[in-house]
Amino acid sequence: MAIAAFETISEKKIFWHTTAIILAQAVKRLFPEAKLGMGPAIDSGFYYDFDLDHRFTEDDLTSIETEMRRIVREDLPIERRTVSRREALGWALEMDEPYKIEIINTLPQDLELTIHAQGDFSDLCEGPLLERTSQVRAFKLMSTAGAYWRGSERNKMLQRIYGISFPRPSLLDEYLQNLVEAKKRDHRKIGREMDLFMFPAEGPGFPLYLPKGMVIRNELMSFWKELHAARHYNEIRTPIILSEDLWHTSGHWDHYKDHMYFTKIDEADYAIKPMNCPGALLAYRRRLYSYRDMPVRLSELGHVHRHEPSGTLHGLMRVREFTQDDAHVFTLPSQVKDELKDIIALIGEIYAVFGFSYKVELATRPANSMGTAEEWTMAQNALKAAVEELGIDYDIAPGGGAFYGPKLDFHLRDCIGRTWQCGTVQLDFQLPQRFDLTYVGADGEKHRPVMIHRTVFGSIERFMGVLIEHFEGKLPLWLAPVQVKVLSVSAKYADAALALAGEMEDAGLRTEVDNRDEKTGYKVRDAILARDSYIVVVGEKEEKTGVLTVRSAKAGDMGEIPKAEFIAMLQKEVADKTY
RNA sequence: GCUGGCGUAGCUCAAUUGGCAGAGCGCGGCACUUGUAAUGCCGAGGUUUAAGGGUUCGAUGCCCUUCGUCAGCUCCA
Repeated sequence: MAIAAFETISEKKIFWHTTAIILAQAVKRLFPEAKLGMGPAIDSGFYYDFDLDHRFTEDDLTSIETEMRRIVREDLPIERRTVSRREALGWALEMDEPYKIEIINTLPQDLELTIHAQGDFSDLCEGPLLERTSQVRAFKLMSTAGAYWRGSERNKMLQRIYGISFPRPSLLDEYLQNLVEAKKRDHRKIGREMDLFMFPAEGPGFPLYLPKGMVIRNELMSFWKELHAARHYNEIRTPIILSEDLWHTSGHWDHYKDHMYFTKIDEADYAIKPMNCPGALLAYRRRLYSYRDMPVRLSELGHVHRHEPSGTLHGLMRVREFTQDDAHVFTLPSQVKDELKDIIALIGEIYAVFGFSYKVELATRPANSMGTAEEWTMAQNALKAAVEELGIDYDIAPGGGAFYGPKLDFHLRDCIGRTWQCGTVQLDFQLPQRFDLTYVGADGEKHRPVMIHRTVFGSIERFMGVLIEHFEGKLPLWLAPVQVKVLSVSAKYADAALALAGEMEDAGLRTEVDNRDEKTGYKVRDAILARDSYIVVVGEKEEKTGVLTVRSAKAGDMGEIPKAEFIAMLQKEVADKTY
């Protein structure tokens, strides 16, 4: 969520960090035995981690807030003191703060440290902070959650308290109001209201698409197929179940088996594919390609299953079964950069169709990976060069790569500011080796191709989730399950409504009729809640004049529009993919 | 998977400290014949509260286990 209350990012960080320290002070006053973890400012707000046997309750949050209010009223000056490492250690020992000692011990030897003190409390933190506690005028503790010390599941889980703060109470109110609004856009709720999909208790993480959800899904897929065919991708479809041996060859067994499902056929071991690449490799390897054939672009709307940990499932955004809009491109080493640039441009172009802004991240070599350092450096440099030549900004995610190669991830933002990795471009020198892929070069010798894995939507599921939240269910017309809802004013006009709907359907528009024995206002309300794109009412007036009375989901009442004009307008809106 | 919260009708929610399980929406029927965000009346719907076990004269409520779900962590398209 955009937070406009602060002039600059650093101002915001200073403010929130200061509030986190006040939170720590309040907790220490109420629970002196609590040990302090870390308490940074984050994208929206701040948190502080505590190690404490007592579990924080809702009531505790309220009393902590009260104590924080007291600290703010006390108007304590916040004093900054630069100390040596030895002094800092002395401070931490005296305070009996084991986590602070650990932090100090991991910092460089010669680094100067800072301790901030306010009244009865002091904390080791770099700062900068505000000058007085009274500057934090409005704050709220939002929630508690467990969080591993230093983010590692091998470490102890601490209790984290999240909060938000502002210089003025009105800004806090506005923020809380925005949160309520954001919640209304939750795709899980809208999906139910629009009758798009469901998550049966019988299959956690396995979405069940309903007829209207299928419309969106199918539209996305045909759009994608059309675009890729035009760019000389050739579609394939690889089996869902393949021999376990294949996954040993590919390296997935060693690096990914905890996330895979397995099965047996007769006495032999098989795996349900979590990725499409091995299938694509089999397709490539079926024949000998010439350098003249390259690049070979094999695309696949690949249905994969992954055993994701139960706690990570989240509507359509994180599921255990999904369809990746995948493609594997086999190129000559000399073609890699241009192919990467084409792919990156294609991703940007497709996102633009929906009006999405996105952020790019270069994910580098992870700890548990295949291949040599040289190969990784080469691959990372190729990705870097491609984005840079296109003039696209990117961040670096150290160690975030796939086990077989580095990648560029494209993140889309959801309604409450969470970002979701959708598109990805991954460079892979490993699988071609493992599968001994070759092409015949101009010299008549066999050479090793380079493999690029890439998706644009990421998965149809996640992309749909982001779309639904972004548009609050009022999808661009070309994607909308119900493009025209025809309402009859009374039973007398039921036939006229059916006839009109027939005309709309003949014009290629997805149309529904509501001839229920209800008041017009009721049916209009129903259509609005269903987010039907256009509502057309049929009654005496329309029957006489042939003019339609139209209401749009996005623009509201549109008044009267001649029928032919209306149809042409919608056809254009669909064709243009207007958003 | 981990930590914590939650689980009552298809949906959204009620049910004083443990004491006979309710409402609105939706659904079915009837009447009304409807003009841009909810017409009225009647009715069905819970095998008794996610499932299983325990404490108790008595459990939706307390305890345990499992499952699901939500938030966060870790992970990830």
